[in-house]
Amino acid sequence: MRADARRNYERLLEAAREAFAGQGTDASLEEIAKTAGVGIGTLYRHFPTRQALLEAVLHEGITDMDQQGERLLGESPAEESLETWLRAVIRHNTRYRGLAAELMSSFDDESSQLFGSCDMMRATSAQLLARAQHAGAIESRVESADLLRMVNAIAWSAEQMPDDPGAADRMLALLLHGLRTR
Amino acid sequence: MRADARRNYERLLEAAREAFAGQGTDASLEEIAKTAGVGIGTLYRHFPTRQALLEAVLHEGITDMDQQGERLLGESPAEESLETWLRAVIRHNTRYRGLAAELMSSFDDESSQLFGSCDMMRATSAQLLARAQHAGAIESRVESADLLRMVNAIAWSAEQMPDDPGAADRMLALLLHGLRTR
DNA sequence: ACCTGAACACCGTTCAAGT
DNA sequence: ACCTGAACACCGTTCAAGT
Repeated sequence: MRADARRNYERLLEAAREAFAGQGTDASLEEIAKTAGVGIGTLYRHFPTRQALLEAVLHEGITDMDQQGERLLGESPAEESLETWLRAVIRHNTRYRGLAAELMSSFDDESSQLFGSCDMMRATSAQLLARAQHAGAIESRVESADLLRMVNAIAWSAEQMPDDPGAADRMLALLLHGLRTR
Repeated sequence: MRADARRNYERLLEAAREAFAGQGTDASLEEIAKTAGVGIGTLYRHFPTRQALLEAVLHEGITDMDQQGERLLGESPAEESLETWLRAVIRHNTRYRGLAAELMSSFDDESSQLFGSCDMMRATSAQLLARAQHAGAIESRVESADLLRMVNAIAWSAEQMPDDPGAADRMLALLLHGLRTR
């Protein structure tokens, strides 16, 4: 990549990070280009879709999560590993307003640039769940795709309650324990 | 109301119903006006916001739910009443694509024209939950607002899996039973 | 009292022209 | 090879003019 192109790329990433943090994942692309000091066409050249830009912004965080997932697979007890992982998913997916919704619509959409990230979360969740189920700590009938969707749905709900920072934790506890008395 | 105004009102409702069913709750308002055979200004006169139009479209269904809720409060067992109610909430909130999201953002927004509907669901859920908790069937620590949000989140998730009609039921079962073995 | 639709604002996306 | 920004499309919302 040419030196000026690389600099533009980096500037766009930085501007997008700010914009997503401030306005959510549907921040104006034109404003991002303006903040980065480039034309709107340059933004589209580097990032053909909003999701491509979002993916680039999230990339580091996704890599971190992936590594944490690998680590958790080697730790005990299995149930605690799973719970730690699910908390990490919620934390990540609430990073920007609108992110949980974007991820939800990418779960089954192979054409989305976020599909890879979703797939990683899906695979890691499946492994951690299977291990916890094998250890007898978690219901054997639970499907991992349902679990991940519910956890992402919790992230989405929590996103809309910025005044209630404990909400996600309470809802995750609800999911883990269930409504029914035992 | 003048006769022609009333007719326009009815036509707009009908056109909105079709549009929401086809394109989801963010269907084009201009197209709704065009389908109804009125100017866009007339739509705005009758329904100053998209939510006002949506509320009018949903009104009958909300009334039905309210009545069902009242009836369920008189039926036993309390746990089954609660479960039936939650299923009804999911069915209603998945009626149009985008509805669950619209309702979620109206839960704490008193200025939303959907706030009243949300409040009804909240109040009915609280009563049915309290009764089931008193009967000892449901965890006493669960907060009714969290429960309703999770159920709406399930509706939102299911909305994005049109090919999997059993998804909402599985996720509700997950919420009711919890992940952990007992 | 109610309706119409032009006008304005805003944003996403493409592409011809420029370096 | 890369960048720019005008141009086009589309939608929401307001409001002056009309009946």
